[in-house]
Amino acid sequence: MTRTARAESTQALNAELIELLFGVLDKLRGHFDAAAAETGLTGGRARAIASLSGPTPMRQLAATMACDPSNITGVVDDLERRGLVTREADPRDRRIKLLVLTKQGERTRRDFLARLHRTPPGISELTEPQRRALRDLLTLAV
Amino acid sequence: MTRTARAESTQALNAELIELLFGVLDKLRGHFDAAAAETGLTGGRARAIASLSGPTPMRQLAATMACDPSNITGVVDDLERRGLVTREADPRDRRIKLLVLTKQGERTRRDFLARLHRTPPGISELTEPQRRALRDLLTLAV
DNA sequence: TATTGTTATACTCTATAACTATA
DNA sequence: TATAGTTATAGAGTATAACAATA
Repeated sequence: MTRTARAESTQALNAELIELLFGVLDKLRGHFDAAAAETGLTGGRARAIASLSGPTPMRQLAATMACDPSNITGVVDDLERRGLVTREADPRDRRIKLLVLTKQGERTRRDFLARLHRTPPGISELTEPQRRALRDLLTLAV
Repeated sequence: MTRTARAESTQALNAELIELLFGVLDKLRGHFDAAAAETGLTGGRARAIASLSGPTPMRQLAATMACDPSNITGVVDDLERRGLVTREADPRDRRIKLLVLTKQGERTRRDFLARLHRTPPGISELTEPQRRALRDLLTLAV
């Protein structure tokens, strides 16, 4: 195989993988949004709730969600209005507001995650050994 | 292993896979948008250009992009203004407008796809046999 | 009547810049 | 001065509904 031919087939394989990954992304995204909707949340709110595993500064939530901190205010306003989270002062630095899930917020989070992890499309079509093989490959990739 | 324990570990594996897939997809999305920006396009415009492999009714482009047809008008307006596509009448059904890439549009498309397929993050970290294994697993999943 | 594309409109997610209160 | 959070605003992507031209 010439160097050019190998480069071509490598790019063809890359192209195929990118297509496949975007295909999986579309299905997974639909599943995520459906699980959110069933829990009474938009995708973004669900993402925020899922990220709150303990008291979390707003700045840190922005970092976890990979978005600008200015976007977090509105999300938290909404979640607070619905009684799912509270803003609490950090005793050691009063600039910081710690986000804490309420009891109802905890329930909503568990409910959402249970729906998310049950029968995800794409993944559910694989046997358990195949899932482990996929996990191992993706771990190398990330 | 009890039924409950197996269900738990299956869900844990699902959760891990979902995390990994969203991680890979975030990187891939960044790579896609970067390739688009280097070609002078937004992600959405690049997606449209990439979908035009031949004369395409606007309705069909909407279907390929999995969005409402009303969104296509603005995208095509922009691409036409930049001299990358033209709207041509379908001689067999004058309701239909066929989207056709100009010479410059063809160049832009090739340029974008070349950038997209070169060193995609996540995929590039895998050996060729690993890429083939990943492709086979994803083919089963989609 | 049904379909293609267009327009008007609205909602979500995202970012930048200027502001406040704390440090 | 620098940092955490807020506000105002703007640019993308997405959807629905009503419309004109054509089938």
